[in-house]
Amino acid sequence: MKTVTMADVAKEAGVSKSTVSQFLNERYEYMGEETKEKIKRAIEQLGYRPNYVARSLKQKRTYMMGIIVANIMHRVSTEISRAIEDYCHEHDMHAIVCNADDDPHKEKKYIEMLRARQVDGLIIFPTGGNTKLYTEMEQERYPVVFVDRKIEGVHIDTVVVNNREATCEAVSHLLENGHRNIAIVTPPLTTHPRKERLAGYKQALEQHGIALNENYMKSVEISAISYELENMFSLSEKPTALVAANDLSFFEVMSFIKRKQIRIPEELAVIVFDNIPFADISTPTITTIAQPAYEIGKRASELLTRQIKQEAIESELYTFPCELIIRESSAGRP
Amino acid sequence: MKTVTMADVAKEAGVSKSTVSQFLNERYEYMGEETKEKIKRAIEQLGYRPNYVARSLKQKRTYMMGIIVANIMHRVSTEISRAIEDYCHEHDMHAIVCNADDDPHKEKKYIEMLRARQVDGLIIFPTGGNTKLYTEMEQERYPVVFVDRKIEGVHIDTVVVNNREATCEAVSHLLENGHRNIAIVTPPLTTHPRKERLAGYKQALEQHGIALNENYMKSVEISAISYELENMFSLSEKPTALVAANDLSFFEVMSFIKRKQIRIPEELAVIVFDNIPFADISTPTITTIAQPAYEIGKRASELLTRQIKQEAIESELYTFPCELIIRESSAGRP
DNA sequence: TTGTAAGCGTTATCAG
DNA sequence: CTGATAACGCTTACAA
Repeated sequence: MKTVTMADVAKEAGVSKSTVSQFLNERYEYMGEETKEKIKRAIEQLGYRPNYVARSLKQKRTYMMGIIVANIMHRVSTEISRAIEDYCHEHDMHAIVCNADDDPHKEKKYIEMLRARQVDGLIIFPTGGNTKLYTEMEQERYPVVFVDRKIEGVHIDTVVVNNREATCEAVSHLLENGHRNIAIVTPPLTTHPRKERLAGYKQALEQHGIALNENYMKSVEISAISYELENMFSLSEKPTALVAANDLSFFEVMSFIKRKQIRIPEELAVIVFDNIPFADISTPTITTIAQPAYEIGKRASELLTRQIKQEAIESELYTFPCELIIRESSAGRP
Repeated sequence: MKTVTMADVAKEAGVSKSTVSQFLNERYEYMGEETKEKIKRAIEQLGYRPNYVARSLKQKRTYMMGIIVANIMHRVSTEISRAIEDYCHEHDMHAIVCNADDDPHKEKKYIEMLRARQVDGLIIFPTGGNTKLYTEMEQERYPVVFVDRKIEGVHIDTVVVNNREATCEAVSHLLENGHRNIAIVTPPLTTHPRKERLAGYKQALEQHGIALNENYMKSVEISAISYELENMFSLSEKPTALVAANDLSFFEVMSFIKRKQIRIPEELAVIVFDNIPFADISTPTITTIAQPAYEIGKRASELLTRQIKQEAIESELYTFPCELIIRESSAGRP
């Protein structure tokens, strides 16, 4: 299977390579009708297929963007990635998705890899562990957009959600239902959103004049959640409501609840921060703080595109609001 | 930001381009220690970053594979894609994922697009609507692996699961629990796996000498499922068990069940064909026919790699077994 | 052990 | 309106 190139097409059609190139790029303003016809025929005849690698080399543009996700296990990451991919496909681009697995070394490797592949820009859910690299890209003015997590001290377009306010709203909802013993489970406080969610929780309690109780606030690895819940539910004063700060924590919580046969929402009201695909159809349905994944992905893509086109002036921070969707799981009263 | 090329590095290090190239490709068998040092320093100094596009053009290999998924909304598709991506990253490759959205035109567009980008091969969840294109690739010996769906008359490596047997096993399980009125809901019978799943259902009933009942067998678009269920559950003899032939149908079924307040498994036993992420933690837990997504993805990747390396002799068909995971939702007895 | 030079398949810049 | 010709940045024989 010899590959057929533009030169072959040119020869077959009896024109020059440049004319064929013009034709392919639809720049036929000054092109004779019959020339067009000849070229079109030659292309069909030979089964010519353009080589975008060659084109990219010349144009210094690959029409690809890279997406580096901190941890693909979070549902919302895949939703945002999908939104970005949709945007790409609508704009004749492609996306390459990489999973950094919460590991800064992997993240670094992928950034380098994707840049070596000459992707036009990068959308990163940053691990936070590569400040130097981030700054380098900022200074080179290489197109980058951060998503989900804000990184201090780096001036790069960033799209996040109002973690604090949304959590505060959710906890207030529980307070208004009469709950006073409200627990929160988060992963370790290694990222900005997690800190903000916890801060939102505290803020709500303070606003209602409720004292914080360390026993109800656990920020631990997923694998340790079940242990902490054991302790929490052995307290003389058990929590009557619980907020899971993300989907993975929620799964742990649910499996604990199931094992202990705790009834939701009668014995425990539950709210999750994150989009849960079955929130609507499970029994009970689950109250969630929903992130607008589609909008986030779209905005990130637009920002990146703007940078690629060199239309960006200054880096900006976009904060999307989350939506508290009240369902059955938070309906309990203490 | 002028891009720094190999030539710059060569000049800085006082050697030739080819020596730098050797160095980068770790072919330093005959390279002087000090030459190495000089080059390494020059690279750091200049912040040189290799350009894989140029390399690809020369080598006629991009170290990328394309994945074209018939419909990304199916959980199992994303699981398999992820497994393929994992394999890629372990083997210094990258994957580009495209969603054909069950549309043969889109599929065609993506196949052409990805080939223009010179991906080394394609893993396709075929829509089935591009036989001509499939055959073309077969004849060109372009590396392709089909996943999930077998296409008749095309000789291409294919990885599928034992749809018929697995469904038969699941239905037999219901029969053994005493059910006689077993319904099945599938999407329209436009693909091989769907036909096979229905066939497995029929086979089980026949083996138990139960007559087929058209009222219990519905193969319709997702949007029409709810309507069909209305009818089905208005029958004088309602089904006591139901099999959802994939995850999307299942969601419809669940939302119907929830609306009608049908109790699972007491009033209706339910089994789903497909991996459902919350099967384990929902109430009740859900009996599933689980596809080995990881193995499927891995095998597909291996087959493709073999083809890319030109080690493949003949196209093969791999059929992986599914696992019936019995949980609470199928525990009911009529 | 290292250098030279010829591509890889396009596009871009000028002439004509 | 079309055609030469020179890049794009790298790899790879082959020479030295």
